[in-house]
Amino acid sequence: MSSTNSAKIASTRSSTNTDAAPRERILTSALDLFYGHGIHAVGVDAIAEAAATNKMTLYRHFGSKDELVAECLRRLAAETDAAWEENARAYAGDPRGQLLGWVRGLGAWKLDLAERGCAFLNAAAELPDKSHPARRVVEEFKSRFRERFIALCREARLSEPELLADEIFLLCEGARVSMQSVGREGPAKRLPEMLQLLIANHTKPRR
Amino acid sequence: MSSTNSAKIASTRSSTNTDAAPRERILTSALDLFYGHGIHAVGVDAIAEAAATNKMTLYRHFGSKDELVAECLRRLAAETDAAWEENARAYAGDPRGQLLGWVRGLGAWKLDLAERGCAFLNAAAELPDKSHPARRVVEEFKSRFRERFIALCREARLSEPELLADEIFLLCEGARVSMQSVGREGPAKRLPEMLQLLIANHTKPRR
DNA sequence: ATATGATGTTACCGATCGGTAACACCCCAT
DNA sequence: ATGGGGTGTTACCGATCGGTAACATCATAT
Repeated sequence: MSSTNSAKIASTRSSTNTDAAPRERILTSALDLFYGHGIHAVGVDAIAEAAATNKMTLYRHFGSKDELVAECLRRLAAETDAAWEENARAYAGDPRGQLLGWVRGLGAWKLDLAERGCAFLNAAAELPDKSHPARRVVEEFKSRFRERFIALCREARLSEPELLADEIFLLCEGARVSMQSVGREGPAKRLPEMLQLLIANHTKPRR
Repeated sequence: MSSTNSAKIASTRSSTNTDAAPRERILTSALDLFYGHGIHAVGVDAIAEAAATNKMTLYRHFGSKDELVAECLRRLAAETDAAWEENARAYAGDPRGQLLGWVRGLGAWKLDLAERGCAFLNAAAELPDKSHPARRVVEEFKSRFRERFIALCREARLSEPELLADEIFLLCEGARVSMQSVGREGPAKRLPEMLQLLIANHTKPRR
């Protein structure tokens, strides 16, 4: 296949931080390579090389490639969760502010850098096996993501909070995946605008 | 990897229509298997077996696996385009009717059967190589999809037609991919409701 | 009947990939 | 100094997979 014969796999990151522990370097390198080239297209040797280490140390830290994939997604999920909590602290006690804060700063979160769409959904697309450890991570992360919107919409006393939250959720999901099909200049560009209008429309008691 | 060691690959379709020409059987079987198990996870041997034929005939009809993938997506795109055109005929001269008709009949189009999300986006996730023949198919199909919404929203004289069309587009995309992360009972269930409300809100001159 | 094209069968090749074994090394704590 | 744990190196195995060659078979049209 072309994906196999094609050009050498290269990392996006300029240089590998050789100060960090091997496990850390492996995680960041793997996350980077998996996202950029897909999971199946990246071999463990390529990951080890990108992490400036070798295959054995990789297998000592992560029992298998599957586990490495899952651990990568756990890491990414933790980072995103941390961003949520930071946003929650910034607008403590103000659910509507949290919602709008997310829209401003994170609704289009690194959307410019998301040329390859959503790492979680890409992983789910590549790993149809429901028993794969990474699937649980994806499902749990996305569920948390959705529940956060629902909770905020309720606390902000917006009308039809569940429906609104799910609209926001779907718009965000659609925006991320649309990067890969219709590109950066496509519909995703106006995502913040959409979300703000949507929230405004649910602010008045009657829609 | 687990995906390699896991259970044998099986087709969803109950039986292969042995009356159809081999090329046809290969296409439908491949489409089925690719969607259900992912492209990388399905070998050409498995496709040939599912199509009740052999690898050689497969390679005589399709030069490579990559070309087969592209042809599968072209077929799927053609089927969806045909559904669009049928919907357009059903509501000829009535753009708003077309829009609502799509929402009713197709906005949630086979969404119940889309447990594995969107075949086009899954393919894009698995084939990061921009030069892969399947990528063009995905991009062109999704662009057509989007443009259709834009054209209909304009013709229906809805307010802010481009923004509305992109909202509809993103909601549809999000709904499809959300099947794989938060499931059938998730936000996608209320997609028709969302779309109808959205269109209604863009019907009055001022939003 | 026979030629022709499409299809089926078998066997094989080369490459890649996930994973493991065995051993050498190096840093650091006691 | 002397362990010992984490790390690097090399070599290897078994399996899978995409793709091809050579030949047999079958249906159909003339």
